[in-house]
Amino acid sequence: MLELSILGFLHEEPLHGYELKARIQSLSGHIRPVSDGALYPAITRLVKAGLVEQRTRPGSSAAPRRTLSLTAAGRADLEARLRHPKDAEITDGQRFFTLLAFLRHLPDPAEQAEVLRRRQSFLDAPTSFFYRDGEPVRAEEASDLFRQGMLRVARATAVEEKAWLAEAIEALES
Amino acid sequence: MLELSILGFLHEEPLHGYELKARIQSLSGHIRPVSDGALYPAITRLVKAGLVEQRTRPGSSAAPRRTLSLTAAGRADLEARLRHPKDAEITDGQRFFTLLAFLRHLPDPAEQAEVLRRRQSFLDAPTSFFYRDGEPVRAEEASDLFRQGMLRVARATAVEEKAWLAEAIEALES
DNA sequence: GCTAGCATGTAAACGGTTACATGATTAG
DNA sequence: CTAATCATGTAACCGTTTACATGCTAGC
Repeated sequence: MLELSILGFLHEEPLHGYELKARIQSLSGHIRPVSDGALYPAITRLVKAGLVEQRTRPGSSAAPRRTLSLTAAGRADLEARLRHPKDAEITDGQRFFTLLAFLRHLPDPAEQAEVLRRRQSFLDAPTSFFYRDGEPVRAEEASDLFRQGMLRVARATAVEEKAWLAEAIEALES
Repeated sequence: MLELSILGFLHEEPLHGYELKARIQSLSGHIRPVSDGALYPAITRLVKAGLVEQRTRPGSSAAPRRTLSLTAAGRADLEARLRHPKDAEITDGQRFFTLLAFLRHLPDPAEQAEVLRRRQSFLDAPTSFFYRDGEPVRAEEASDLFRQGMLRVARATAVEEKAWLAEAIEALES
């Protein structure tokens, strides 16, 4: 997901590491901070894989900046990641949100809709946090206050997301 | 979080690894599957730390079962984890939900309310996924359909969760 | 002169994923 | 007899966290 964010932001414009960190932080930093120890090695991996190019710009300020930009291979790779997300990127809300943040970089609206449809069918499959004797537990009868809250919030989220997905798929297909 | 789930479920009753896996799966397995390669080493860690005891029950069925139960130290440790969650367990919805699933095991309602209040103040701090010129971006004016969706869903979730938190804290304090 | 912000990196430890490996019991 | 389920584990790999490390520039 970190790699996807790097590729995604670089698709918009060339950036150096520090600025990239700020962008990623504004995307998901309030939930989970971005550490240098994750970011710089990830950049190095992408450079080694030929997906990202770097030009060192000395002087401007402080340590010499490495301005990063996507290569053609990088752009292709980003699109592939968006087009064919792994299961975990569909089921895990956190990861799916990261995907959504960059889904506009998939040029074909039909392919965008396809990704949304995968999320939709995941949400349509009835899932409940707790089971008692094999039966899903309803919010009202959950064993305690806290589990009631989990169910209530999860349900409200699912309702809103399903509504949005339906609208968005409609819009993309017209 | 895996360790918390193990301690949490064992607080309710002694279980063997396979049954533990089923419980954890029903909690969060639809979002992210639980792998044996994570579960069994986690159990071993907890046993080594003296938080979990195991009795091998041969014969019952298939491979010999190791029935796991919490030690006194394990119960104390679980309560400490619930009482003083790390920041990431408050800010990350996924982890906070895991916390919620076992918060009933904190005996003091005032301490339960304190945990909810931490989540509340995190949600009350204005956070926006995207910033343009330092200003948070509103859902309606987000750059594309997908980011609009992210903002819309995130907002609906926050609204519902805040409402529940307020009610729950009220209930716990009366 | 000092602190905050800019800017980049490395290394150890940790935890999780994936794949491999084994073997018993039960239902069809 | 054979597939599904029960039941437990190991090992290689991978990415993240945490801590450490460096040094410049701008404003107070």
